[in-house]
Amino acid sequence: MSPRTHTQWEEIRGKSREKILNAAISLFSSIGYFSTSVSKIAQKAGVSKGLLYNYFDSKDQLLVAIVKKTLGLIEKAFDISTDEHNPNEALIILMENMFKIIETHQGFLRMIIPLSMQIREFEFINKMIFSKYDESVKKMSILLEKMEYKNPEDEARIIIAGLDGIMYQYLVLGDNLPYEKIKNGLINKYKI
Amino acid sequence: MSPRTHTQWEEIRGKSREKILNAAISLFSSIGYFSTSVSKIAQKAGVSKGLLYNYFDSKDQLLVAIVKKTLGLIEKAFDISTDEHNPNEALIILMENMFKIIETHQGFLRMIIPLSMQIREFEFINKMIFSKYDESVKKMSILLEKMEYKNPEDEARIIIAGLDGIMYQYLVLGDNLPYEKIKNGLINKYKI
Amino acid sequence: MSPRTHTQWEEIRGKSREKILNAAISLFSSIGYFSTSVSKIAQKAGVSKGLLYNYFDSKDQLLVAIVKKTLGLIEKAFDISTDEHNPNEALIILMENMFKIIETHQGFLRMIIPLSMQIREFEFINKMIFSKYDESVKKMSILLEKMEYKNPEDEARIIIAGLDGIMYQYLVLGDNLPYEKIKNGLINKYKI
Amino acid sequence: MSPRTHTQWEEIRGKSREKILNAAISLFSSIGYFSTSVSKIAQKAGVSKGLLYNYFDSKDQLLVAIVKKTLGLIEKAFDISTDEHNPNEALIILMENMFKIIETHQGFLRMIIPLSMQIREFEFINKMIFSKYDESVKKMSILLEKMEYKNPEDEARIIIAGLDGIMYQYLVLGDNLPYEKIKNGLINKYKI
DNA sequence: TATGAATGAGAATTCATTCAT
DNA sequence: GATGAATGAATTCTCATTCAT
Repeated sequence: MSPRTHTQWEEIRGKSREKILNAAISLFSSIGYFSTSVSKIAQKAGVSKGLLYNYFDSKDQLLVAIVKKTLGLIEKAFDISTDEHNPNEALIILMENMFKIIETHQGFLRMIIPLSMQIREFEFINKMIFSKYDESVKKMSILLEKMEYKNPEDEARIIIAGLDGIMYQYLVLGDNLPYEKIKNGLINKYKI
Repeated sequence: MSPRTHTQWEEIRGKSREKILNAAISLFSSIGYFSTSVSKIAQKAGVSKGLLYNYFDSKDQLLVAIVKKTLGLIEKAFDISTDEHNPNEALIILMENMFKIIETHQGFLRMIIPLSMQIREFEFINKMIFSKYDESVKKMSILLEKMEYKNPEDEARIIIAGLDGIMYQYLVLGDNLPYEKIKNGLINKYKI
Repeated sequence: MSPRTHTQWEEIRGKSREKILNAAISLFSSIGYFSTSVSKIAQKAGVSKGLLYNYFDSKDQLLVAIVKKTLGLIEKAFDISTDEHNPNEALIILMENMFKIIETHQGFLRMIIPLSMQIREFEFINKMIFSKYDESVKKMSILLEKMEYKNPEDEARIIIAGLDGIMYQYLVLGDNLPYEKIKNGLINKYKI
Repeated sequence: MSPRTHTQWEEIRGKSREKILNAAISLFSSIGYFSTSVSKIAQKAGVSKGLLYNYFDSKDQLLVAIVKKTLGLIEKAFDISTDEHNPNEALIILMENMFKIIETHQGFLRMIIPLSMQIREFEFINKMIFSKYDESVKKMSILLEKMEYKNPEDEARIIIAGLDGIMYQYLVLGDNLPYEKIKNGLINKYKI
C-alpha cells in the first residue's frame, strides 16, 4: 500500500525502456527504419503503443536513443590503450578492433547505413560517421608514420576503405562472403 | 487527328515510361524508396498517377524496372575488351572502370544499397549484387594470376573490398572524402 | 473512354468539396471544433477520410476554408448601400442587418466564438473579429454624428455591445430568450 | 511520524484539491477544456495523475467542481444588500457588481462560454447561465419599475444584453476594447 | 494519501492502388 | 493512352483512465 521508492520506479522504467530499445533495434536493423512501425516495436517489446511514447517522444527520438546507446557501447569497446605495444602491433590491434565492431554491431550498421545514404532528416548520423572516419584516419596515420610509410595518411585512408569495403560486403553478402579469409588477408598485408 | 501508327504509339509509350523511370530513380536515390510516394514520382514525371500504373504494376515493379535498366547501362559500359592489353594494364583498366561506375551511377547505388541492407524484401537486389561481386572476383583473379600473385583470388577480394569501401565512403561522406586521392592511391598500389 | 474535360473535373471537385465543407460546418458548430473528428466529418459528408485530405491539407485548413467562405457570404449580405436613406433610417437598417447575420449564421458564430476565446492557434479569427468590430464602430459613429449625438463613438460602442450581448444570449439561451422582443426593444430605442 | 489527526488529513485534502482546481481553471480558461490534458493539470498542480483521480472522478467532474466553486464565490460577492439605497443607486450598484464579476472571473467566463456554445455535452452550464440570467432580469426589473420605467422587464433585458455584450467583447478583444469607457458610458445612461 | 507506469481506444494524416470516363 | 477523384488500410501519436504498490 505504501508508494514505491524512487529506486523501484527507476528499475521499472529501466526495464521497460530496455525492452523497447531492444525490440526497436532488432526491427530497425532487420527490416529497416521505415518499414518498422511503432506498433510492431511495441508488440515485439510486449508493451502497449502508449507506453512507448511514455519513454520516447517519437519514432525519430527512439532512433536517436538507439544511436546514442550503441555509440556508447562501441566507444567503450574501442577504447583500448595501445601504449604498451609497438606501432605495428598497435596497428593490427586497431584493425582487429574495427573488425570486432563490424561483427558485434552488424544490426546497428545495417540500420544506420541506409539512413546515412539518403534522407536529410538524420543529418546527425552522417556527422557521426564522418567524425568516426576522421578519428580513425588520424589514429592510423600516426601509427603508419611510426612504421615509416611514405604517405601515412593516404595509406591509412586506403586501409580504412578496405575495412569499410569488407564491412559493406559482410552486411550485404552475408555467408556468400569468405569473410574470415579476406579479413585475415587484409590484416596480414600489414603485419611486418 | 488521323489515327496514330503503331510506331507513333510506341514512341509515346517510350517517352512517358522514360520520364517516369527518371523521376523515380531521382527520388528513390535522394530521399529513399520508402519516403518516395508514387504521387511525387508522377508529379515529377509530369504524368498522372493513373498513367504510371498503366506502365508499372506497382511501386515495387517500378523499382525492378529501374534496376534492370541501370544494370543494362552498367553492363554496356563495363563490357570493354581488355584483350589487346597486358595483364597489368588490363587490371588498371578494370579498376578504373569500376570507379567510373561509382561516379556515373551514384544515384542508383544510393538507391539500392539501403535496400540491400534489409533482409528479405528485395532479395533480387542481393542476388544481383552477389552475382556482380562474384563475376568481378573471377575476372580480376585471372589477371592477378597472370601477374603471378601468390593468392590471386584473395588479392582480388581485397582489391574489390577496397573499391567497395571507397564507393561506400564516397556515397556517405561526399565532399568530406578526398576521393580522387584515395582512388589514385589504390590504383597506384597495383601499377607495376 | 475519353478522359473527362476540365469542366467535368471541376464540377466533381466542387461537389465533393461542398459536401465536406457543409458536413464540417454543421459539426463544428453543433459539437465544436475539438469534439469533431475528421472521421465524423467524412462520414457525415459521405466520403472517405482520404478524400477529405485531397481537398484540405488539415483539419485546421478546413476550418480556415469555412471561415473564408462564410465571411464571403456575410460580406455580400452586409454590403447594402444606405445612401438613399436618412441617417436614422440608415442606422436602423444597419442594426437590422446585424441581427440578420446573427440569425442566419448562428452555426458559424457558435463555432468561432469558442475558438476566439481561447487558443492562440487561431489568431486569425481574433483579428477578423476585431476588424469587423472596428469597421462597425466607424460606420455607426458616422450615422450617429449626423443624428447629432453628443458622443457618437461612445454611443456606437454601446449599441454594438447591445447587439453582441443579444447575439451571445441568443446563442447560449436559445428559446429561453425572448429574442424578438429584445431585438425590437433595442431597435426602437434608436428610432426617432 | 505520529498518526495525523482527522483535521490534519482534512487540511491536506483541502490543499491538494485546491491546487488541482486552480491549475485546472487556469488551463481550461487559457487553452480550453478540450486542449487541456489531465496530465498537464496534474503537472501544473504539482501532484500525480493518480492523486487527481482520487479527488475527482473524471475530467468532466473536475469541470463541474470548478463551476460549483466559482459559482459560490460569485454568489457571495453578488449578495450585497441594496436595501438602504434608493432604486437608482441600487441599479447602479447592481450594474457595477456585474462588471466586477466580469473583471474578477475572466478566466472562468473564458472557460464556460465556449462550453455553453456547444449543445448537449454540458447542459448543466447552459442551465446555470439561464438561471443567472433569469434572476438578474427579475432583480433589475423590480428596480426599474420603482424608477417608473414603462416596460421595466424589457429595459432590464436590454441593460443585461449590454452588460453581456461588453463582457463578450472584453473577453475576445482584450486591450483592443476601451473597456472602462464603454462601461462608464453604459452606467451613466442609467444614472439619473 | 500518493505515485507514476501502463493501457487501449481513438485522433489526424498518408499513400499505394483502383476505376469510371 | 491518359486522367485524377476516390478509397481504405495502415501509420504516428495522444490522452483519459486504471492499478499495483
